[in-house]
Order: sequence, then C-alpha cells, then structure tokens
Amino acid sequence: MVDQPDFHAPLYEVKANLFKGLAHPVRIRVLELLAESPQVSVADLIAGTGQEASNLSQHLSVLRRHHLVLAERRGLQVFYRLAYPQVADLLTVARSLLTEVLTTTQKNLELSMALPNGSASAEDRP
Amino acid sequence: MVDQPDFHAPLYEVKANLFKGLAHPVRIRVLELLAESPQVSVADLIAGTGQEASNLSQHLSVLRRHHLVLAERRGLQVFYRLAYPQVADLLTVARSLLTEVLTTTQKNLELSMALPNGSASAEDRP
DNA sequence: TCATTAATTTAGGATTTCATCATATAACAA
DNA sequence: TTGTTATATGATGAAATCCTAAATTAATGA
Repeated sequence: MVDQPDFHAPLYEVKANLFKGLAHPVRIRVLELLAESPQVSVADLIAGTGQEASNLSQHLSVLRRHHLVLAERRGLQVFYRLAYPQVADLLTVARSLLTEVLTTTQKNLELSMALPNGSASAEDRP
Repeated sequence: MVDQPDFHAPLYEVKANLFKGLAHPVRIRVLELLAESPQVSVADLIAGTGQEASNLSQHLSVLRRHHLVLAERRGLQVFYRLAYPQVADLLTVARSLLTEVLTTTQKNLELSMALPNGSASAEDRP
C-alpha cells in the first residue's frame, strides 16, 4: 500500500500535524544538516547529532512519515535528503522569526532596565 | 519581570520549541484568522474556532508565550494580532509545502494504480 | 556459496512528559 | 453589578521519547 496523507482532514489539522513533525530538536538538527548538504548518510547524521543509531532512526522515520525527507540506499549506506525545498524555507523563515523575537525581546529588556517601572508583565498580558 | 526567551538554549531547541507552539489545530486556526484580518477580538476568535472561551484562552496563552501574537485590551474586549509578519510567512510556506506533498503523493498514487506492482512501500523505506 | 562484518531499521517496553479540556474562580472594565 | 476575558486546578489520557535487543540488508572474503 502506498502511504497517503490524510486527504480529507481539514487543512489546519494537516498543518498542525506538519508542525508536530518538526517539533523536536533532533529532527530540527537533522533537517538543518540536510539543508546544508544535498545528501547526508545516516552515519554522518549520527555523528552530526550525537544520537544513538536506533534513536536517530526513529526520528528519521518520523520525518519520512511526514514526507519531509527522502531516503535512498546506496550499497551499505542510506542517504537522506530534503523531500522539498519548502522544508528548508520553513527553517529559514523560522530562523528569521526567532531572530526578530530575540532582538525585540532584547530591546524590551533594555527598555525595562532603563525605566524600571512595571511596564510589561510576564507575557504581555493585556 | 519581563518574560524573556531562552537566550542560551541552542538554536535548534528554540526552533523546535517554536514549532511545538504551532502544533495544534486550534492554534493554527487562530493564526490563520489573524493572518486574514489585522485585528480580531476574542469573541470573534471563539466564533471562528468554535472553542469554549476558557479553552481558547489557554491556546491564546500558549501563542503569547511563544511570542507569536500580541494582545491589546480596548474596553471590554481584547484584540489579538500577529506579533510578526514572519508568522504569516510560516503559514504560507507550510501551505505551499503541504500542497506539494499532496499533489506528488496524489501522482504517485495514480502511478501505482497504473502499474500495480509493489513499487513503493509504506513510507518509501529504502 | 556460506559465514562474517558493517550499516541501518524495527520491536517492544518503560518512562516521562506533556497536553488538553472542563469546572470553577478571578480580574477587569463599563 | 454585568459582561468579557484570563487563570487555577485537576483529571485524564495520549503520546512522544529513548533504551536494549534483535532483525534486515548489503558487501566481502574464504
């Protein structure tokens, strides 16, 4: 049987599911390594992430299930690559967003140091 | 105290954490509603998502904690908006990726119907 | 060909963690 | 006080992670 995504689930569920597939540091690390090089062997991913083989393999399986990566066996080794360029885009946008968040939070922090009155609270609760 | 993100966590952990904040259908729904209109009141978000107020409020709190949205009280109502344009970008890229996944999976499905030999397996395992 | 070694994946299980959702209560503005 | 939104609490269940061990697959050499 060919593994098909949920064609009938509402799009926002599918989308949430996609993000669930990305929601682990090891998997992010793997995707970043794959975004740098067009192909990476499992051995190199083990080295790059510092994970045990079986642990990494399960994360790779998650990534495969979400259609984020493709695997190809060549001899003894299996090589992984990103399944679509949009996967790398996702990481790029995420980094850009986090940079913004960090710098503006940094700024707010400096501001609140300069004007030490309780201007902002725990999570900018209104 | 101003709520500051984890400045010292490795970036891939922060990134994974960001995706964790996005990994729920209700929150995706909320962000999509906010991407459509520059401002939405909680009442409208309740209507738009079909969630109970307290439930939605907790999801909003998650989104705030991740710095994805901003809240502003105006009289009785609280209005939410996206904290950064990159949040909308993230959704856009996600949709683009999912579209690709669905169409290529669709194609593979048709292919496997036309050539009914076991060409591909459960998750394109090598 | 058979046995051996290497690389990767799967099975099964224990643990933890996390997440969600409802009820009830609080805070806040008009 | 009334209406609107937020938090606390707690129960529940789900599920994600990570380990050990075993299985699969491919290359190599006797």
